[in-house]
Amino acid sequence: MSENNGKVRVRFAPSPTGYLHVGGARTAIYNYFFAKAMGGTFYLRIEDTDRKRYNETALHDLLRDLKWLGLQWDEGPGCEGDCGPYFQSDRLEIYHREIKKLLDSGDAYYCFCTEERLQEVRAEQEKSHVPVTGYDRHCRNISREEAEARIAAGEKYVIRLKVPETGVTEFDDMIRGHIEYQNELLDDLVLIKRDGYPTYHFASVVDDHLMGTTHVLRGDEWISSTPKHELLYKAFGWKPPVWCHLPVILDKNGGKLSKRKGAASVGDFRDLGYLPETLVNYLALLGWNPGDDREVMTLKEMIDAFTLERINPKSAMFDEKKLQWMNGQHIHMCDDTFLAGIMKEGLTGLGIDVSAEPEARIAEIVKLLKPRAHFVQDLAQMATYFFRAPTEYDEKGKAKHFGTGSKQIATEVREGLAALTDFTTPVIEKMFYDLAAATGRKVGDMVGAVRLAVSGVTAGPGLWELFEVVGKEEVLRRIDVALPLMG
RNA sequence: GCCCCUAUCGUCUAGUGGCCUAGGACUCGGGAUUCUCAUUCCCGCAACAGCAGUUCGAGUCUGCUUGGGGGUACCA
Repeated sequence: MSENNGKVRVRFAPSPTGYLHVGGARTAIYNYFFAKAMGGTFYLRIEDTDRKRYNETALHDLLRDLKWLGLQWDEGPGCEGDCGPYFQSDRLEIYHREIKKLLDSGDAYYCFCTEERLQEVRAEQEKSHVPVTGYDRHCRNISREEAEARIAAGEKYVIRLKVPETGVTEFDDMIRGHIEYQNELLDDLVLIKRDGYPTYHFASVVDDHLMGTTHVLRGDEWISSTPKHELLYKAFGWKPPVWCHLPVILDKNGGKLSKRKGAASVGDFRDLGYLPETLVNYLALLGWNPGDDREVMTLKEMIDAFTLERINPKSAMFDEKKLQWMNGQHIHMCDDTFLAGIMKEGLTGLGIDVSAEPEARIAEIVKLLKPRAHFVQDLAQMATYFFRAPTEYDEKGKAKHFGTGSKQIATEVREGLAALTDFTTPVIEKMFYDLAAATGRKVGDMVGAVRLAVSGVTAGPGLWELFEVVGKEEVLRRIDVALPLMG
């Protein structure tokens, strides 16, 4: 752990309880962008102080998804290079050391109230409709000596913060401005739980300070906890970080994003065929903009343009249509060799061995398919007929293109193609136009049947290019196979 | 209930008192290119939540109302 040396230091601090949803991902993205834009440090801290909800798989997936997005953190405990994150569960002694300071200064106290008593108090408050709810500070005035005696006698306890009963706690939020809370509305929050673990509030404040965090960019749901955190900083005599509460991301109906209603996690979108570049780009734009009309941007462009001031305070709805469009844009921007790799991998998955294929041919196919792909797996799916003759033909296509007269046309085309010695795009094209002129047909009427015969589908790249890549012998062979099906 | 946040086209947004008859993008509709499907390119539909106020002038400032979201845990 390095101390803050005046440079920006930010963190992403998830708890390993579930999948990394897009809202969390965006929080990580903004932290990462800000660190990079400011030449600062981005670190990862796992908030695993709730032992009941801890989930090993969630942790594993979280790290995997963060790396997939390209949000590599800069450092970790005791490592060089590929670091692990910080874990709060490794830092229990630190929290106990720090809580002692608060106990000694009188800013925190032992509380022996049972869950049952707390519930009764709460029920009583609800019944009497008092405006102020929360812990009734029952144990607040137990002396240190008495408390220690009771602990020595084996009584269970928690440690609470002694919140001022009057006055206001105020703070400034980078994107929301000045915010004030009446202290009387805050209750004496628990700092150390019965099981000895710190609560989120305590651990995050201690860690953010000790780890030199300069800016806290976190979800909106923390805003009402911030006065408590401010109070904690004040009790310690520490300087609070710059607060920056990010708006939430809602689903397309304005509700909460959830797996039940569709894709919600980073992993979901990866499986759907989205590029990490797309997701980062789209999520970044959901609540931030570069200040000009650019939308499809590279990581570097976004980092260069990133400022906290341009983050919106309003929560945004997730629009998968736009995500889809953006994925197409990013696929267009992708390097062909990179896409070739993805395509080959996909093809292998479909049971097609392409290891012996010449790179030039693969490259040609990528070039033809690239503008037609919206998802990464589209490439392999659309490429199958370049390697394997169709085993069946599109049903609607058959009705449309294999009808009466199609056999005659396909036969003429086949003869024209067979006569070609140079089987390349311009030559094939010329053949079609010459044949059209000679027979009085329209070129448009001559392509349907042979396209379906050769590819099995009705949509795809230009027919001349497609034929060239499939190759003369194979094109003729496939037409021969399909001829008996035509009318 | 109480507290806090929030409010421009269907969606993401630009807009920081006059440049706004409100701009861009996605979606949708139409068209061009074309051998299909895409891509690309044109054109079009579509918004300042409401009401008071401040001001010569308000999408921009203030208040209220309404809508949306969050918090009110020994969960984060």
